[in-house]
Amino acid sequence: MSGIPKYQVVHDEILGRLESGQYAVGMRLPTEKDLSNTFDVSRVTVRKALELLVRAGFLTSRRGSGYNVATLSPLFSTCLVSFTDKVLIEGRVPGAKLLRIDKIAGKLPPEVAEFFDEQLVLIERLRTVDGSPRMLTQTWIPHRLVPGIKAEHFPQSGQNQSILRILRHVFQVDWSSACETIDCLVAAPDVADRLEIPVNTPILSQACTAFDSTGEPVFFDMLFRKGPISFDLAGPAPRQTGT
Amino acid sequence: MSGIPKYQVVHDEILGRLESGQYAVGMRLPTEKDLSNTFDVSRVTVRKALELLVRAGFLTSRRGSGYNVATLSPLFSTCLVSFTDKVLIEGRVPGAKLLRIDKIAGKLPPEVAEFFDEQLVLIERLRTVDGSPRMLTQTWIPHRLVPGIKAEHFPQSGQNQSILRILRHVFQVDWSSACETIDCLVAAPDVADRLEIPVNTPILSQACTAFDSTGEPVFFDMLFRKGPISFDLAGPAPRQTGT
DNA sequence: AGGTCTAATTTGTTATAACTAATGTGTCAG
DNA sequence: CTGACACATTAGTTATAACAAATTAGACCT
Repeated sequence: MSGIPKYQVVHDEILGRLESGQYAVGMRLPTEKDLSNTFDVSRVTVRKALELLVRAGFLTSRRGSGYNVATLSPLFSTCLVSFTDKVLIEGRVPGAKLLRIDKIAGKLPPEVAEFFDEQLVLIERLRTVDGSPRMLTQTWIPHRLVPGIKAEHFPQSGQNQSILRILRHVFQVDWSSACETIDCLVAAPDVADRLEIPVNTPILSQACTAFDSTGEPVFFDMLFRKGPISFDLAGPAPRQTGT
Repeated sequence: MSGIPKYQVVHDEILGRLESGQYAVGMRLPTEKDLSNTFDVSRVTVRKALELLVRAGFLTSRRGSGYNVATLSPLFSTCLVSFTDKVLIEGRVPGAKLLRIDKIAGKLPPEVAEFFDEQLVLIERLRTVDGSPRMLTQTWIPHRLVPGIKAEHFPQSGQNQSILRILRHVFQVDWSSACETIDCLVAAPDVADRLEIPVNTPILSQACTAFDSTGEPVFFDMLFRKGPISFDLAGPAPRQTGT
């Protein structure tokens, strides 16, 4: 009688198993029947939980076959999509070089100062594809949210370079909404240097501010990228016109 | 036995009533029970149809109260979001000046020629906010899909300027997936002239190719905009931590 | 061994039913 | 007329059941 619906409990439990690796990417999940036995709920309830995960992109389902783990970083939005995933999908090798990770105060860019008034940590990373620089990311986050954060938390290679996943799993930093701005500017000298492009080349920037469920800002992410942003879209409201 | 699920039929029927104005924005829908009687299906089926519409953003629902019509142009994606809607939300006045609408062949930009090899119509429009130019859009679409298209189909003002809605409602042009690329470039003379900005100013461009359910390209949309793109994001997979 | 058909498995759809919780409504007392 | 309370309405959750449709697995035959 806790007020939390059973399907939500099941959803969270399965999501936990996904993130813990118990259900790894590519694996086939237990059947609906098995899961409903395991959790001692009806098939309706299990289906509702699974449907949420399918809709969110974690799972895929095929009639007659079953559920498969699709990804741990579903593409839930344009920008916050995992750089690692996109590069891996293209069959190339993603990398992440940590440039700096410092506690800072004062002297903040105006976009950051607008949201935060406390001690922040700045994490600056250079994302690479097959070794060549592709994207410069700067993440500001209140120090109190990430106590003891250090370079070891950021792997330079491998499947788990997403800062969002690191923040979430290591520090339980979650966000429920975000505001993003994509703009176009000419590369400042320091940015151009790190991306290895000429100064004053036009590049894309993405600024993203994430908020928790109470509306408090959680982190600010600034991103400079060489080359375009590409992504796929699902269509509008599906309308089946009878075959 | 047509193979089309009942909930899909109900969904399409309700969507039709929404778009026809039978269920107007702000109105309260009939109750689930009423609808299940009307369509002679179970409440499960009606709920599934309604859930799709809620999820797509057309409707909202409140326990104990009912379903309400939220909007006819839900924000189903980042880029293809209605310019009109975004401007109206900010309390300003959107406009759309039709610059040209021509049948063309040959001499296509390479991005367009890559997808189409038939006679196309080019629709070029200048979107304005409070009268000042904000965005230049070029839409290429096969002529066979929009027979008899003419300037009268494009209102210069009002609530229904979205080319996507025009294509859909007037010509039944639907798409089920799309690929979008956002890039940064310096304004060419003709573009700069129309947007009333200096030549070689860095601006954002969006290229969008939409496909139907068979994978055939439906239209190509090119967009040059002054100023940044901003949008809000929903959070990642919701995880209720028991209160 | 390889291909084909059949049967079992598994998700998708739909109906019925009961209960919960939020909302709206109407009655009655003051 | 107003506020409080009880009742009806309505969406949300959950279980059970049956069948459809797609896939998989196994038996069988060549």
